[in-house]
Formats: sequence, structure tokens, C-alpha cells
Amino acid sequence: MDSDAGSTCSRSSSPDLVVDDSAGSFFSNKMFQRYCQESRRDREAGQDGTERCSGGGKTKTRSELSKEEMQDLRLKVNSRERKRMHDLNQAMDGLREVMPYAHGPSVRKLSKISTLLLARNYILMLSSSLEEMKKLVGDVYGGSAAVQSRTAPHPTIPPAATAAHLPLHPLAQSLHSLVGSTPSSLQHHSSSPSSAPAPHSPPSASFLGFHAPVQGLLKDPLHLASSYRHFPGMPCPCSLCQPLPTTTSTLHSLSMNK
DNA sequence: TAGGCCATCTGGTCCT
DNA sequence: AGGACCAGATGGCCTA
Repeated sequence: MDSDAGSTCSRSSSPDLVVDDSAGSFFSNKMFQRYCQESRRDREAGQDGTERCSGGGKTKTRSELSKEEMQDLRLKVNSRERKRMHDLNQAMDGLREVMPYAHGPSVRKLSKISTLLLARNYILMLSSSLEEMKKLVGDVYGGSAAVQSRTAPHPTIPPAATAAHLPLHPLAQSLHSLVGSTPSSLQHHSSSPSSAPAPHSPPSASFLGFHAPVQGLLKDPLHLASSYRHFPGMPCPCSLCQPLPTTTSTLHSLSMNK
């Protein structure tokens, strides 16, 4: 079997994946050489204006191909499939980058399935947070007319006066309230250590909060809001827990002071 | 050593 | 016909 033709490729498609467009970045030596040969053949065929598989100008059906030509075809298909999968992995890496999850050399990257599930939950969480904030804005400004009068700042509340009291992103506040802990307690990581994974343990499904079978979770979108968990002894990897711009914190402080 | 995750190959199906 | 997409099979690597 020559199925190990591509096995020399490092399996770390993602961390080391070169974004470089050159084909060489994708393949190991053998594969790349083969790829070059193929593309060279393709170019030459293109210059002639004839199909590659056509022996003497007339295209052959698959059954008419010689063993060698069949092998060439196979390699070409394999190469395409490989490239497709690399593109897919690149997209997956792009998704990982924007997820609220700790990145870095010491942190094991999310698996594909974890990335997808976390992304889904993240989107759901953002949606619910948005709804929540809309509601809060409505409350603060007194009902339906409130949004229209938003152009004028509230006279009784200095914009930056209360911002310092709320260092967390409003999104994190709602997220943490959904999780069931106060932001401050989460920041101090006071939950039981028994549930904490090792700092460098892989992000398993349970880390992401998938206690129940995924099928069940899919039926219960609200439950998904608790998909992001914080653990003692670890700096909060949640990007939502970072200090926030005053605009959003001010907005949140308005609702808190109400 | 078992299990999880992954890359790759391969054949089938669908679309252009 | 060729290419994209998909799913199954296989084997390698890593971790508990």
C-alpha cells in the first residue's frame, strides 16, 4: 500500500499550519515533489490546450486509462482532497482564534468537535446577552420611547462615575450569572478544586460544560449558556473577563444603579 | 494499553 | 468529464 504517501506530514495541521499560499508549505518533501510534478504536468497540458489524460489528443474514458495514468489521476485526486482538508483546518484555526478560549503555546488547542460546539454555544450566549442588554436599555430609558431619547445622556449619572466599579464586561456578567456564580467569586476561583482539571489537560467536552449528552444539549439552547466554565487556580481564560471599554461598562452601570 | 484525535487515502455521489 | 463534497477505513501520535 502506498497509503502512507502523505504520512510524513506533521500531524499538527493547525498550530504550525503555514498560511503561506505556496503549495510547499502544505506538503512534506515527497508529497511536495509529487505535487510539483503534477502541477508541472498540468501546466504543460494546459499550454498544449489538450486534456492531460488524452493520449493522442482524444480523451480517454477512465477504463481506457493505463495503470500509470490511473495512478496519476489518483495522486491528483488525493492532492486535491488533501488541500481541501488543509483549507478546512485553516478555517477551523480561524474559528479557534476568535473563540473566548485561552490561546498560547502551553495551552492545548481545542479539538475540532470542541471548537464547533463551543462556537455554537458562544453564538447562543452572545445572542442571549444581546437580548438581555436590549432589555436593560429599555428599562433604563423607560420603555419604548427610551431608545429614541438615547441621544441625550442621562443628566443624573456622570458617564464615567461608576465605570470603575464594574471591571467586567457586561457580557461576562450575564454569562457568569447564567453559570450561577458572581463575577467576583469567579475571579477569586473559589469553587471546589475537585472539579478542576489539570492546567494543561486537554479541553475536554466536560471542560466546555457538556455534562449531558450533546443531543440533549442541542434541544436545550438555554442550557448551553453555561458552556464556559471557570476553574480555581487558573487565570480566567475567558476574554469576556478582560477589562472593558468605558462605554459598555457605563451602560451596564446604569442598569446596576437603577 | 486503550481511547481520543487526527491526517490521509479511497470510492461513491452530486453538481457544473 | 472533472471537481467538490462526503463518509468509511486505516494507521500514527499522544495521553491517562
